[in-house]
Amino acid sequence: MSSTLVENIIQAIRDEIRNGYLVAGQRLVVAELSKKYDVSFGPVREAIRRLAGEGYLEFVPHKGASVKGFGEKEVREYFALREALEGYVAKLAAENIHRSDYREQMLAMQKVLNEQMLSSVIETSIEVRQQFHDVMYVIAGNDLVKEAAQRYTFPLQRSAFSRQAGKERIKASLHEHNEIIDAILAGNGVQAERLMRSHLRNRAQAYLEMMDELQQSGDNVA
Amino acid sequence: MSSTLVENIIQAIRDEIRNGYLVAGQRLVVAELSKKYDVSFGPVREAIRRLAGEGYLEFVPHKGASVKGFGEKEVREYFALREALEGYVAKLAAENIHRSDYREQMLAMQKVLNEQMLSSVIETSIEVRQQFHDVMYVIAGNDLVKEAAQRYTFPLQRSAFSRQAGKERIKASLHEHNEIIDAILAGNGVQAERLMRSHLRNRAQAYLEMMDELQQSGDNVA
DNA sequence: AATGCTAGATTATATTACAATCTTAATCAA
DNA sequence: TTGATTAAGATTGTAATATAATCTAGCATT
Repeated sequence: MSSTLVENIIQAIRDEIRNGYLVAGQRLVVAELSKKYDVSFGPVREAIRRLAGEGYLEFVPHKGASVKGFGEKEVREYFALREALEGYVAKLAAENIHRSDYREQMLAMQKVLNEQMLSSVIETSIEVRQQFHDVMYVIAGNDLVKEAAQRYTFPLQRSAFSRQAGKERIKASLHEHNEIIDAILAGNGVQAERLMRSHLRNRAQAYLEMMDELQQSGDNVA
Repeated sequence: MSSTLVENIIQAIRDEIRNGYLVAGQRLVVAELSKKYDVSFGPVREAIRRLAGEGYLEFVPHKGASVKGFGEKEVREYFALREALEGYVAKLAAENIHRSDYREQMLAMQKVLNEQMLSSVIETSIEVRQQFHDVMYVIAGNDLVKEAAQRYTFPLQRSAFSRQAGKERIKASLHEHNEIIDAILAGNGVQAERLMRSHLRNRAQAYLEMMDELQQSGDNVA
């Protein structure tokens, strides 16, 4: 519990979006949210403005707010942006790997990745990948880049797609992760960046293929 | 004029921040803004929430909003992030330079840059640099990267510092711009990215030096 | 002198009631 | 079928009011 209603509502809506309970394109009606959270309009309107500012919601004057949706174009752009950000993070991580106990952290992370990523529980697989990225952010040592990377990563992790990856795709992804980690451990920033970018291009390809498959099977995901 | 009061107030405050009329650390009191813009509390609070979400304002529950300030650590991180983003944009631009009439646009931009950037009117110099980046974003053809780059660029353009650059620094900057443009025109993405990163590292250095100078001359910029 | 405390002023937070405006979709007429 | 009208739903904005958190100044204690 935060100290104000607005903060609570911001957190609640943000969580619902990140966890996929609010689908892309879904409209957020002030009156409904007001009833749902049992508060007056003011706090709800403020929360919506905040989340629109953060980029979670689309806001059109006189029409209202809706969860930002994205089609093929947006997915391509999200992955391209992640190439820029996470590629750079990998580079920074490689350059910092000799400091502190970063090498030990990364080795431990690699161990966990190889043990858990092929888990049959999809949530575990997603979770462990997230942990890997978090470790990288820490080693890179740039809070702002971390914030930016997270801001532009969420919409892809969520959504049905992330849970659809087949065994072979995850296996390929794991192999790519190991390559990246090796480059970071070797302190080879240029290679780490190249591999991370390549990895994300491959994942983008896989993601788009999954979109197509689901699209054709009649699912409507705005 | 936008279509709603809130949009107007958002724009007004954002402009005041970008133009340096609101200093870092300055508090934004709802009642005062309400009187200043002659509106009730609601729209003001919404505008503040929005700008906090965009990162222009710092917001602490029960205490209120203030213009986000940043010290050396933040400046380093902002420039590092821009290295990642704008370096990537430069790479994309180089890869796309042969499409459409991008080559002509870039050449025109280069002409304007060389004619105007050394203008004695500082605003012109800043403006023309902004235009260059905008052209790059267009050629790169990724709206999301553009959005991200702009989101994390504003706090540096604004502020007194940008207006303090000496003639030699601007001259150096111009030279770097020309190098980058040449690489883009040559379709050499790898080099364009390297040069852009190098450019931003140099600008970061200059910016930090300016901060020191102003700091010692007694100015307090939170 | 430094610290701690209290009272009052300021500011933020939130509700309620009301009115105006805009959008959208349904309805009705040409 | 098209186009105008209308009605409902939603957003936008004001104003008055009340409560809660925070800050500040002044006073007292150590």
